[in-house]
Amino acid sequence: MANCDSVAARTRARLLQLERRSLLDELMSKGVRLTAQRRILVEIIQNASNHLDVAALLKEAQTRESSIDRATVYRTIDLLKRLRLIDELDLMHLNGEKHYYEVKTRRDHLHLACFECGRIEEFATPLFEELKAEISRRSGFQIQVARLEVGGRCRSCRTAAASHEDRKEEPVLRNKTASA
Amino acid sequence: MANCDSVAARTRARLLQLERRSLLDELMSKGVRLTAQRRILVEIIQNASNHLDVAALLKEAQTRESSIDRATVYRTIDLLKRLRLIDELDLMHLNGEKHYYEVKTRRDHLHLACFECGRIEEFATPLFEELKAEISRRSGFQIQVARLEVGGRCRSCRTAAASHEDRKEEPVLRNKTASA
DNA sequence: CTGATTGCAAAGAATTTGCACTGCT
DNA sequence: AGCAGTGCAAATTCTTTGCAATCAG
Repeated sequence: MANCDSVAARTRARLLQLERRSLLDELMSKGVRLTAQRRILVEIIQNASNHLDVAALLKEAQTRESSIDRATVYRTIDLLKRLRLIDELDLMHLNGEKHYYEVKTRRDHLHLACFECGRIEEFATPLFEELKAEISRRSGFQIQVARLEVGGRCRSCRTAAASHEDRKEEPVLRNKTASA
Repeated sequence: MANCDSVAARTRARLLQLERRSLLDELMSKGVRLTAQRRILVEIIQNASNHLDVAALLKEAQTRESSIDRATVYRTIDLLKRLRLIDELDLMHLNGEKHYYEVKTRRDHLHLACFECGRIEEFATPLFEELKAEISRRSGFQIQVARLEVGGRCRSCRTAAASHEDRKEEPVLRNKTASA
């Protein structure tokens, strides 16, 4: 499974031309202390095929080193965030308030979260880079992190809904308990 | 202060040409039950000059109706979110993990959060709309919510830093406790 | 009237922290 | 050796929920 994940991750990266760099190399070049725990966590994040939340990251890490603690995961994530090596996402809160993490890529990309099927699509376009450039130019803001998350209905859910189009307007009025 | 807020809010909306609509009217037109609590909360959100978090919203609401509860605030926010009348932001977690809310505008705008001074700038550009159009066109995704948040250094912090440019590379290595 | 909405209190989820101990360099 | 990093357990912060009472339509 680690292998599959790794392959999937590379495929994903290639398709999007995302040009990730090695987290470990980055850490070393910045003089960060490389503990066993950090190596493990960083390796998992680097090779993950999905966006990882803390629970998933912790669980996977514990299969390799059972003593690893939640706190270490949070602290490592915090370190990587501050070094701007990973991005933090919430994927439109499709599954609660937790956060997800992924290796930062040279060209930012964005995430499309389908409210119906829950799938996450990634999307990259030069327009995003242009937009960031315009922001900097017009507002004088120096961009360090840019996060664009989109929620809606993916193509397949849309066509699926169109086929039996007896659907009325979405019934969003009920309380959360009812909508769950 | 309610007056000032209202004026500020209108000014902000005008500057960005954001064309907000009345939340109350929207709710009525959708047949939503209008309780006293909802009127109050909706009015506060509508006229707020800043982005409100739940605590601020609750506190303000309680000045008008002291019995209003946290739970009602969360439930009302949830309702407004599902009706897509408000947007949820986290403003790059500059102040913890809480969320902020604002009335949804016809043309989406984005938020620039300065990591140094903590100020939030709003920014609107046709490029954002173009970007969304391109996403829909190329991926077939039907966009219902789009949230772009940017973190970095605002113009004034940048020029302030430039003036006494003895600064080294940002010292991001230390632990959270140290960075706070 | 009657079901949707509320307040209350308690639970739950996500994240952070203090402290003694461990392990890089 | 010395201090950054870790594990543990408790604390904090933010959000949700079950239930009896209340209110809008």
